[in-house]
Amino acid sequence: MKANRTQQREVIFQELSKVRTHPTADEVYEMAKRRIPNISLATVYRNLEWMASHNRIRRINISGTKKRYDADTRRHYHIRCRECGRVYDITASELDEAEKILQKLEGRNGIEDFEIEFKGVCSECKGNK
Amino acid sequence: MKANRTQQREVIFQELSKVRTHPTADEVYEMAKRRIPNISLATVYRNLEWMASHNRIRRINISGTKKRYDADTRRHYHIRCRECGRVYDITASELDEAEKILQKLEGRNGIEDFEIEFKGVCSECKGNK
DNA sequence: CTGTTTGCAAAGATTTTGCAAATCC
DNA sequence: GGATTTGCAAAATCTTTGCAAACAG
Repeated sequence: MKANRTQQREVIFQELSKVRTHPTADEVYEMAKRRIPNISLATVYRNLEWMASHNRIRRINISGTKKRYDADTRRHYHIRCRECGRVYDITASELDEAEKILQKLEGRNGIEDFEIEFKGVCSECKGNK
Repeated sequence: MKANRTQQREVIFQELSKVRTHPTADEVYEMAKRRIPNISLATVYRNLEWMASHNRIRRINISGTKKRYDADTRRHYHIRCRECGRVYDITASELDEAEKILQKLEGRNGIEDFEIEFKGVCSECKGNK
């Protein structure tokens, strides 16, 4: 009845925790494979979904067709590079201000949560031109 | 050299404009099929992407694995029902306030645009319980 | 032991692409 | 007529699932 702590689940969580890039399932798979060479992609998918639904990690609702995951479950915001597709954290005092305002909406009309997503070109891609 | 105005593209745009539900490609396909019975799903995909990249419509970067589209290209915000997955527009004075603050970030660090997405349960789903 | 998780392979779901025919201007 | 777009079917991507074997507690 109790959830098991398997080697795979631990490794997946640890690898996800190591990076700030909000990887997709197959990126996590590649990382985990370095420690468990015969781990299966399906196991990675299952565990990411399991951990997300148990609030151990966060599923990021961000553009594109791929799901992305983040080991940081606190509320914070992201920017996605429209060139390379990578997703980074973003902080700014304006965000804290906006967050305070938007939090007032929670609880009204069934609103439970919100996300803010920025779009732009990351410094790495800008440098490549 | 000039972009053509085909019957398919017009119908796809008109059908998308009719609804406020921010449909997925296959939902647009179903709507368009009522007017052009032998229209192809691929044509719908191609035209939605074409119109999005030409700013005739907006691609909504919202949770889930499916892309969604919106004929309203002005900046506005969405809430997604975590029960049924539908996406609705949302307005509130707090959103206008937050928008003003967040707009200050545009232009800094490659930031070009932002979106705010809410999550909750829509009134329809709440009623069904 | 009993229930959960794993790996594998197959199936699903969603989106994109190659190509010849049709359409647009 | 030349470029673009269409429909179709096949391919490509991404995610989920069935199942028997392995594992956790």
